[in-house]
Amino acid sequence: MAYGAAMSEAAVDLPDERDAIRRALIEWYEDDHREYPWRETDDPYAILVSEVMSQQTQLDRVVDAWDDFLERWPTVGDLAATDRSDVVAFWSAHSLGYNNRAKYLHEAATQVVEEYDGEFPESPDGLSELMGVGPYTANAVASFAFNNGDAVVDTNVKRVLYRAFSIPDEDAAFEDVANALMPDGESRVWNNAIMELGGVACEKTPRCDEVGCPWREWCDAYETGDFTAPDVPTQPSFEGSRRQMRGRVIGALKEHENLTLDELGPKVRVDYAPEGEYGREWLRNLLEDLADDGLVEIEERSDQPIARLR
DNA sequence: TTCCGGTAAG
DNA sequence: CTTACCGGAA
Repeated sequence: MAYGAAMSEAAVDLPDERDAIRRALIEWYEDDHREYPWRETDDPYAILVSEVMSQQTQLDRVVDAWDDFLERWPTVGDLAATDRSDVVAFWSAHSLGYNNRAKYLHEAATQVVEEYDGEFPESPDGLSELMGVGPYTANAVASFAFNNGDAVVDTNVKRVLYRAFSIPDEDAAFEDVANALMPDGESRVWNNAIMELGGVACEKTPRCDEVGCPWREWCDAYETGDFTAPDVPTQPSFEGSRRQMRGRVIGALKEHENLTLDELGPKVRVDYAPEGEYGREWLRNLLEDLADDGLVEIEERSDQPIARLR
């Protein structure tokens, strides 16, 4: 065990303790946990949709969007057959942010249909081939759809392991320990349980006693009172950001379909002025980036370019 | 104003 | 390796 020295010895070095730790978490999860509709299905397509939405949005806000999405595109074939711009427009209308992810999801659906004969791969490695599916999502879908994943390592899991077993803040260490802890062949319940623990008990502000954390007797942080969490990179404010302006462009084009620069500009910035600092040149630049991302298309006209969703 | 976060791309 | 990407809630 490469990180044994840094870990409380109870966690992995002593098999009896490790089994008790495993049982305690699974019992705690099965006794009571939040209900989400995607926890009621093993359809990999439905689960992928929920995971992509959950990457960016608090779970409670995902439920309605997930229901609507699956009602509109019930199968991976339905999604692959639709226009990408419809998916981006849906994403924007449901305030899901990160329009790129709508594009990735549509692309992934196309891959499943064209390259996998409509059947999802069942292994993490296979799932990783799909656009927008990284290590976390691959293991999540493999686990929840097929009970066939490795341990998921998201920021919740990192925070739990860092606190409970003093795991160093290094990706390889988290991955090793997470996998050592997970019982063989139980990725579905285990990954649900450990993320639930991070989500409702081991939050930034911990609630160990309130929710009856099952790991209190083994937890380093509970013993020492030091609930420091791994650093998460802080990000620049959203207000006035380029991301906000991109979102406004998508929103305006969803509503109007075709717009010239000067029609679009005022819908993006109230201070838009064709020749100003935030004018045609600035907007053109923003649109070029969106076009490079495949979200928008620009049609050159003799007078002014026209933009539309792609 | 800060928090929240997995993936792709440079 | 770093950076861009979204919007709603606390």
